[in-house]
Amino acid sequence: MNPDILTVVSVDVLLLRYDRPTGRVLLHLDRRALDPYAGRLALPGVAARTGERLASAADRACRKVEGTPRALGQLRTFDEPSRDPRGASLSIAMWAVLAPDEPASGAVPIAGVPPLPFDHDIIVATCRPMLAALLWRDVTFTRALTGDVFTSSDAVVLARELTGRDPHRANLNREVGAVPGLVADGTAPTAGGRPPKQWRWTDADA
Amino acid sequence: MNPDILTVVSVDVLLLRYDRPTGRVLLHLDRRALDPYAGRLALPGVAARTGERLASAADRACRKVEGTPRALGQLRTFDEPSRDPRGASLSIAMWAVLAPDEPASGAVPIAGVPPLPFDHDIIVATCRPMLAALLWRDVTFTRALTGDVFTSSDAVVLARELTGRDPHRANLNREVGAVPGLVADGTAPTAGGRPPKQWRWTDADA
DNA sequence: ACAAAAGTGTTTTTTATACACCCATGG
DNA sequence: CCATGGGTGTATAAAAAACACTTTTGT
Repeated sequence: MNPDILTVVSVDVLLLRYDRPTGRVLLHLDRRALDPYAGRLALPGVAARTGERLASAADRACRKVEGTPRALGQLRTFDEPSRDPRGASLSIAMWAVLAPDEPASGAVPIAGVPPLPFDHDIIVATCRPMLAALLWRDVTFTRALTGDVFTSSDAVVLARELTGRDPHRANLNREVGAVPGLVADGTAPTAGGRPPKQWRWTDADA
Repeated sequence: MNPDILTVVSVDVLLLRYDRPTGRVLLHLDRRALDPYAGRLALPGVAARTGERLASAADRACRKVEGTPRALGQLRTFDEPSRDPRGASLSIAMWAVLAPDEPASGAVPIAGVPPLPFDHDIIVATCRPMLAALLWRDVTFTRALTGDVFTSSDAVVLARELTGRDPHRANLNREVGAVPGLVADGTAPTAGGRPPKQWRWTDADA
């Protein structure tokens, strides 16, 4: 087969996790071991293997950093030929979500991502609004982010972190209540003022 | 470099054209010259060359069929490994739009696409709603489809063909009037009943 | 009793959808 | 002057956004 048509496809992952204690959505970055950009933080990425599914490649990329994601999805493809100094490649950006509450290493708040190598700044800038659009609308994404139970206060944080704007509590509560598979489940044992409402995902699936 | 990471990336194009005379949106298909599926109609596609931009690959694919498209965009990636009997490959689906009113060869109305080889049925089914969502919202896509001037009746046809449902004229006229860069420009010289309103794209760009 | 944190009811705005009726042309 | 095809105004419904006020807890 003509070698001219063989392409390097890298799968770069926006690996998110809701960090409840600090009230941030973290983007997990990978401290690169190898050149180019050795030592720099970058989106975790791998070169897709021949015949490998995108989800599998994304999973490998995540494993380099923190572990197996609870959910995965496709965002879009970046094709700028000069994006990688080693040579032309395509990059398929994917999102992935880790279970909440685990320790983080090279994680930064998604609201304050430092300059990244390759075209990763462009990827993050392009994809952040796409992630915000998934919240409350894509149940898989949302459930992975929130975990099985979460409070209205968590919802406020998640919305603020992804959209960059403060949601109105009244409207947000209604929006959350309208998400299929979510039911109110009493109030949460929180310190401070009035305890927030708790939401729990129904359905048998994990 | 590890050959295991070299992938065949095919760019498959949903190549559209508004056929004013028949009032249809046509999907241009390619009669395959080579196996697999020689002789069958399929989405025009090419294998992306190393370092080639997606738009360039899509352009090559279009040229196999009808000519240079006026606009191009990305839809999504399909990664089912068995999609091509020759071996695993990725397929990046793109849209492209040809200038209206030219002759068609292997074109079929988008509302009645016959069974296609590879995973092209899945691609078409997945992407049709995405195309419908572009109409009136993505000016590049819309302008390429309509051409520089078009009538409200054309707008009705385009909306019907892409969404599959009849739009309400009153609402559609308002929607079209709200598209940035479009201005009303008298009425069109049409036979039959009352002459329809004409719309013209402003701005200096082609 | 007060401050902090959250909840809920109501209004306003915007968008989408639907309906009804009027207008321009050709035979 | 009527059939055909199109236009526009208005009404209704649904969704989004904003506002105001009340409730629950800890101190």
